[in-house]
Amino acid sequence: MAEKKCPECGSNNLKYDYARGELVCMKCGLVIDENIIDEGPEWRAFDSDQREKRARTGAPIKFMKPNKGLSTEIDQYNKDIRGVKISAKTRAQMQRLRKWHKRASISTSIERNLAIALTELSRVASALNLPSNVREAAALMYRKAVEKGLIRGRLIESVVAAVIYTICRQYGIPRTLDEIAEVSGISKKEIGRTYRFLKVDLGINMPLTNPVHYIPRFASELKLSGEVQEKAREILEKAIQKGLISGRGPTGVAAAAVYIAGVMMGERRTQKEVADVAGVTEVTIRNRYRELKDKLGLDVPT
DNA sequence: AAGACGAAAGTGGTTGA
DNA sequence: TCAACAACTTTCGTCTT
Repeated sequence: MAEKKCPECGSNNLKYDYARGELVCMKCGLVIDENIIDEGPEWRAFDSDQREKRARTGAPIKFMKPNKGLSTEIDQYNKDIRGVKISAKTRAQMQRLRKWHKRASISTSIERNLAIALTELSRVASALNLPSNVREAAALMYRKAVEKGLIRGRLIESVVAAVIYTICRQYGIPRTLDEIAEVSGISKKEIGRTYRFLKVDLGINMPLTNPVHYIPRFASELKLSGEVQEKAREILEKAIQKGLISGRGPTGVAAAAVYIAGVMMGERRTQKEVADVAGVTEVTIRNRYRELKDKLGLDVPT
């Protein structure tokens, strides 16, 4: 949590006050987060058996029901407890009370939602090794979505997944839908749906995924040299200019480019290896490979 | 024996009526 | 809402190294 910054003064000198349950900025005194929970264990476990016995919590519980059905409401009937009508003056007062009570509940429900969502967000972000600036951006986008009331009727987890997907694309740190689906436990389909929904309602205009962004990841997973990456990028640039990638899955194109570059630079990897790290099949690589080779007139050593 | 290649059939998602 | 469609996958047989 050390990477968090104070939204007011930008200082990152934040301190948890566990006695009060608050996260406080030590510079300007702003309470950034309240009702936090000390998640750390106050015991040590020396083996997995002890860990299981001492842990108070099991698998993560989903508090999906906002306020767990325990919210208080002030009723509409302007009668006192004996059923006698109350005076006009009191009635007006009750009206105001009702109004503010409702507003207060809504605002706490947003906060509760955010608290859960941010935990999930940080969990997924860690699993995907996302840098903290990306997490911040994702948190901000989620906050906007909540404030616009876009979460209603949707699982928090699926919105979190969609937000992360969106932010990753904006930052050019491509994580495939598959990877996000894997760690978030939300289906690809659902993430896609939620993503589209977010896109429309938050007015995000998304540049279409550039396959070039996938090259470094694929290349490093295949332990290919920098020259191969350079070559692959070069091939892709040409392919983009010739419009060979529109309508094609970006991962497939990137994978084929990496494969070709590898062969051309004498660092051959099998189609299967490339296919595995790219999350496509050999056949797709072959198809893209053929297209690229034919249309670009590359001479690939056999 | 393993990899590369390509044909054919199947799958899930998008689009347009 | 349904059918047509494109992209991709699965499966399988053949060829090459």
